[in-house]
Amino acid sequence: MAQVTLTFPDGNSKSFDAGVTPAEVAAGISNSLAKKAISATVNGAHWDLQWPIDADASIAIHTMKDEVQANELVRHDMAHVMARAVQEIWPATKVTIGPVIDNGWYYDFDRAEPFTPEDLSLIEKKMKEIINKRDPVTTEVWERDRAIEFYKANNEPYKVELIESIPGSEPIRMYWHGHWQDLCRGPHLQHTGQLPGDTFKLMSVAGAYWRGDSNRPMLQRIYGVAFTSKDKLKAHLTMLEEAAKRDHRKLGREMDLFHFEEHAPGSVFWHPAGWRVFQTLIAYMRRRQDAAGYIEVNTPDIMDRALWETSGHWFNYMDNMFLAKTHDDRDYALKPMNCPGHMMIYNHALRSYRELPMKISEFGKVHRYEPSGALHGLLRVRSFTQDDAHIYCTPEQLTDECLKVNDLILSIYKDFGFEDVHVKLSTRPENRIGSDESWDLSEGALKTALDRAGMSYTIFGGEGAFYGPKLEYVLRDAIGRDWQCGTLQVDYNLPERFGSTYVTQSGEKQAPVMLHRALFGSLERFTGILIENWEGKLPFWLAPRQVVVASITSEADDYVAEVVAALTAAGVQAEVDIRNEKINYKVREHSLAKVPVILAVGHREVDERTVTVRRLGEKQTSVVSLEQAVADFSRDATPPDLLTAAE
RNA sequence: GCUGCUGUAGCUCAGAGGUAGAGCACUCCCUUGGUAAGGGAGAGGUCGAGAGUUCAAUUCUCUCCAGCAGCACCA
Repeated sequence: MAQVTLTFPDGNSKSFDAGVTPAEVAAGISNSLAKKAISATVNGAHWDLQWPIDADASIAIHTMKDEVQANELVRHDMAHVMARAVQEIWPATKVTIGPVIDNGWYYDFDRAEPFTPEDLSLIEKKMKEIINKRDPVTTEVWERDRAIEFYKANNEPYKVELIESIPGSEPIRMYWHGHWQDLCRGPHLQHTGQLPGDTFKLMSVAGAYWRGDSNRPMLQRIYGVAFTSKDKLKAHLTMLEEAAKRDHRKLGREMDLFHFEEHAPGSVFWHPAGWRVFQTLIAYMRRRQDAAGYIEVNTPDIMDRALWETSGHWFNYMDNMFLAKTHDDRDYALKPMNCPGHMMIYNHALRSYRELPMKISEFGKVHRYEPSGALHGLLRVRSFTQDDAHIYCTPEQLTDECLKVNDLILSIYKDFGFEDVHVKLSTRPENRIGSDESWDLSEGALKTALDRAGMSYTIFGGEGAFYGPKLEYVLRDAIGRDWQCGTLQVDYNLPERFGSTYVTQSGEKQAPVMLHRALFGSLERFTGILIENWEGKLPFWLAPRQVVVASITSEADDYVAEVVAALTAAGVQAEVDIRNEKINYKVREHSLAKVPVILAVGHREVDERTVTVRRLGEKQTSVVSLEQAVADFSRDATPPDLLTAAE
């Protein structure tokens, strides 16, 4: 019989009969390893213990101690065990797919009746029974036709479709968990008893389209999480609770920042405190853009259909537009984007190459009729304010301008504490306009800019806008969640559609290239992200209420007013609290409202002209003079861009 | 938009086929208290909207609206 040489992680190698399985290899090492083994890595591929090895290879046997492999197997086997449990309880249920995802798995089912929350505990119970049975996991490779016939006979049409979509070069692998069978690429554990019975939890049921296609049937998806130990499950559930505490919708209510109404779904009612944050952001961005040579404009919210036909929105973006028909029977639309308005301003004069690059910015409020199910607090709304700008430049200036935008974006994110930024580059889609040459140029400009900036990026082929490729800036927050904010897009198309030109040095008319860019993206969304990132405890300069001056006794009321006046004059958002309440009560209330600083004043402070400073989250207080406090908080209230300028 | 769930006081939530309750918040009174809830009293609701069943609907049924989770879509 032919021999194969297997090399172990320690560098030793050994000869085996060809077709040996990792299970046999493990058994050759020790009985306990044979029992504990869960899978192997063979030549870098995650390998089932039952799969034969036909050629020389490196091999590593895994146990539950190998976190990466253990998690994958536990979650994958859990998916199968859950599907088996569901089919044992409701035999008519059809199975589809059940992949491993972050922290767990899901499995999609086709069943007429909806699963209820009570059903989940029923399924969990059945899963534990199955795990306790310690049923062996077995696998075979089948002929394609045999597998298709098998699933047709078993009335599992989704499996038939899956097999038909598996490339001919790949084996059709069948798995059994006891008597229960599934089509699966594996690998899997040795038997269900290797699953920890108390480290998983079924989380939720939701609809999901078959194959992610909204034209196809909606299935029922059950989500579960699973870990290799009980502690890790617990830690995960705790993390979910922590994330829930950061929910900006909850914090927005508690901090009295904004609210929503039924009659304006997806549109924000900004309260004074929230609007202050919003305006602080705009003021900051306006300074940064002014410094970077942008010119700010304002364009109409409602414009005639003809303009939207020229821009292409009327036919390409209609589903997302709010329309308005007027008494004179004209069709108007609320602007979903600012670009056509900026085209009007660019085109209003004969432009010279001397004016380029021309950077037209606008804090324009755009309206988009988003699908109802997409709305989500401030993060996904139907009307929002963009820190939008369009840069008109010559083809030669393109790369430089991209680079400048990139630099500006990173510098701005840094000021907000976001240093972990990732870039997605979306390239030409199938449905596109413009020549391949222009796409080469615009994609090249973005790539060159990124390379020159030393940025790493991920390419998403075919994901670009129909008129040009785009960069998307994704930032990672304090608890590791990713948020897409800024965008930079190259566009050769709109200038052409609007007949935009500039006069070159040699006196000819030429079409400019146009960049679309937004740095915060949506001000609403960015505000929501900041709230979640800081758990409502915004940095002092962004905090809507920066200082509350609280009296301990009513005899300090006049002094409280004096302190607040001094702070206000120094540019600090300061408030009076001289209510007839104890200082404990006031401290609690303002702490819950995430006010960064509470100044307590009683007899002592009045006599000594001091304040007692208590910062949010600190038990320790300190006493400083009124002058010192005004200086300190005035500096704290200064936005980071102005601080740098002053130093 | 799709699937499922939810909608009762400003907020968080009980409740029941016979037109509603708690805690916090709010108002007033007492209390002037030194760093996360002092005490008392009071006021506050067309029970998301419309239709149907019923002697009677906030409760049951249907439709619509909004919210939540996920999918699809996306800043």
